[in-house]
Amino acid sequence: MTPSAQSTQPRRSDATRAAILRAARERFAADGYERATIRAIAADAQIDPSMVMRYYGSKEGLFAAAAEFDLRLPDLTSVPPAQLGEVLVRHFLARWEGDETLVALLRAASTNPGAAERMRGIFADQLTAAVATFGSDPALTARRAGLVASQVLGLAFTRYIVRLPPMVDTTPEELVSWIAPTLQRYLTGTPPS
Amino acid sequence: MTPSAQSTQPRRSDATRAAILRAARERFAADGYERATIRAIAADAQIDPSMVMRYYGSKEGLFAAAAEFDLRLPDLTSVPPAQLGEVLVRHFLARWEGDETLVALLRAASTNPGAAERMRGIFADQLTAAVATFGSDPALTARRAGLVASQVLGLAFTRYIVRLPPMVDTTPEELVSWIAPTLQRYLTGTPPS
DNA sequence: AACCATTGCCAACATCTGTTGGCAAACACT
DNA sequence: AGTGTTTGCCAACAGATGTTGGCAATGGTT
Repeated sequence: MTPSAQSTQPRRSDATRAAILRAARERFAADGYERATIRAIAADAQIDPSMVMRYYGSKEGLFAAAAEFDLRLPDLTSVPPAQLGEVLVRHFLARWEGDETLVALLRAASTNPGAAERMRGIFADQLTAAVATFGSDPALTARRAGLVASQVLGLAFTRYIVRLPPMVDTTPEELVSWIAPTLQRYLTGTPPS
Repeated sequence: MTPSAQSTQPRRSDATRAAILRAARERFAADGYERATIRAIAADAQIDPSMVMRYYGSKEGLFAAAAEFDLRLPDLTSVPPAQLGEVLVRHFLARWEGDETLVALLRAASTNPGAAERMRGIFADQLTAAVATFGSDPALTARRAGLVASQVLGLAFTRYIVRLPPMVDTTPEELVSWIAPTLQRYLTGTPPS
């Protein structure tokens, strides 16, 4: 859309753009979509609110840019089938410990339809595709992926959003030990009667 | 707090109060805390916005009244230990299918600190208490309850908030079959090494 | 009938929100 | 030097939001 999106032409305002994006991620993660105001984000980035509009068009556009998120799922075909669950939990925990993008997306998905749509895309597309790689009943892959998403998002929700004390205090490794068997069964277990 | 909270004195405005509460629950569930405006709630209840303020003091007060929620957990001591997981999932699904209070609480908990606090109270207190009834290692009950909460809230989040297609399309009974073993292990399984 | 609390509505307030237009300085290019 | 583009800020608008005070109508009580 922007006239300079054609090539690697570094702009003088790239630093400002990045500062806005960083501040936006922080605010969206901490406050959610509606409480995170453009004025507050601009103040954090130490620029004028009108700059945000010029560079990202609107608040929705800013959020779309700030909540870009890739699960970066590993290639599951090269994982021993018996360790799929463990690999997945560990990957998820490592992926978003310290990266507030997912927290921003998670918070916003509760109230912002666009964010929910993006969340659906991430987990329905990326995760379902990954689950589909190790061939099982194709009719079940979507359900398996959905179940994995339910446990994984529940983990994120209770640990980073609601901050349930037992879920916050438990170390990542202990969480992996508890939750890996769950994902393992959702992924490879035989469907219940 | 209100001067008439002392006894069963039916007021003429009870119908209005109830209408406000019903509209508030709907709006909070559908839009979240900040998007649900007092004006919209009042319009749904077909009264003036100032009535909401008079009867509930503030928007926070209205939400506190509308998001009153009791898990109504059954007495787990009278449940065969091997069926704890199944009983629990079934209870949760039945409890909030058709009752939008929890959805309201869930949506609001992402952005409203008070709602998150209440959510913490519900799941940390009520659920932990229920888990503690069938005696196991007291040092583990909090963690077991937290894990159960993570799966149960993840189920609610993916099914009612994000609306992941596979989680929406699956029937409650099928969900019970898949998820019951998870809760069973979180509740009674031996802790991983 | 006289009195008073309750119920309801209208109008307004102060504030905050996303968003816009214009203008000065800095820069790039010829 | 001169010209056009980019970067940044200021001021303001238009709308929405929670909240308040006053005033009429209603109902119950004596």
